[in-house]
Amino acid sequence: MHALDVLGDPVRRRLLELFAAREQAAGEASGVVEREFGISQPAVARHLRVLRESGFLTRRAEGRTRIYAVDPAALDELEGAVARYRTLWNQRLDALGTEIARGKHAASTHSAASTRPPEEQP
Amino acid sequence: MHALDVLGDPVRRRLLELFAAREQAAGEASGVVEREFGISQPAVARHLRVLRESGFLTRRAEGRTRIYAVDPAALDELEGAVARYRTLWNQRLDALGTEIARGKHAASTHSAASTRPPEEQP
DNA sequence: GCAATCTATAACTCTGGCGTTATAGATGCA
DNA sequence: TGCATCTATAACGCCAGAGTTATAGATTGC
Repeated sequence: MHALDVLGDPVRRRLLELFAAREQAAGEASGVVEREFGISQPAVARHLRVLRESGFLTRRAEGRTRIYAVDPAALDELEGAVARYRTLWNQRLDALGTEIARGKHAASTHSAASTRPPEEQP
Repeated sequence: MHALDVLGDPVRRRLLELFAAREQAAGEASGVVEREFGISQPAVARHLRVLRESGFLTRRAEGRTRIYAVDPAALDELEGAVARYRTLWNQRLDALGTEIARGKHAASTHSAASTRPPEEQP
C-alpha cells in the first residue's frame, strides 16, 4: 500500500500523531480516537493493523497490552514519496525564474510517459 | 479536502507528476492517464476538478483548450502537512538519543488530546 | 480455576468515491 | 452556417473500505 494512500484517512493521521508524541499501548491511543471520531475499538484496531502492515508503526507485546510506536523507516518512505513531488515542483518553479539563472538546460528529464506510471520506483 | 486525502489516489498523483513536468492542456495529460490507467476522459476530468478545487492545480483558458499547471501554493500546504509528521517523528528520534543531550525537558508539548483532533490547524 | 481486561478477528452492512455512458457548451475552421 | 474538437457535467452503477456487533485468544489477578 502506498504511503500516501495510508495517510489518506484522518483516523490514521491522528493515530500517527498520537504515537509520534510517544509510544503507548494500543488501548490508550485507541481510546482517544474512539472518543474523538466516535468509532468503535475494532474499527481503530483495523487502522492500527494497516499502519503496522504499511510500516508506519511497530508493535511489541508487554504483558497483556501491545505497545505501538512509529517506525523511523516509514519516515524515509514518506519523505521519499513527497520529495519526488517537491523536486518536480521546484523544477517547475526554477523554470519560472529562468531569466536569471540560465546556465541550466533541463535536458532529458522527461522523455514522454510511455506506458506505465513510474509510481513505485523510488 | 485535506491535501493528503487528495494524494491518496494514484491517478491524481500521476496527474500531478505530469503537470509538474510542464504545464499543458487538459487533454494532453488526460490522454496519457487514460491509456496508463485504462479509464475514460470524464473520469480524468473529475480528478482534475478535485486537484483544482484543492489548490494543487491552476487552470486557464486558451482557445478551446484548458491549460493546467501546478500551483506553488499547494506545495506549501503539502509540505506543511508532512512537516507536522516529520517534526513529531524527529522529536521521537531525538528522544532516543537523549542520553547524550539531556539539557532539554520536553515540558508541555502534549497535554492530552482533549476532545477534538488538531488536524486542521497548521 | 474463574472472572476481568486488553486486543484482534470474523461476519456482515452500508456508504462514498470512482467508474461508465450520454450529452451539453464553447471554440475553431471549412 | 454547419461540423469537428475539447472539456465539463449529469445521471447512474458498483465496489473497496470503513463501520458495526459479537466473540476469540491471551494475560493478569483473585
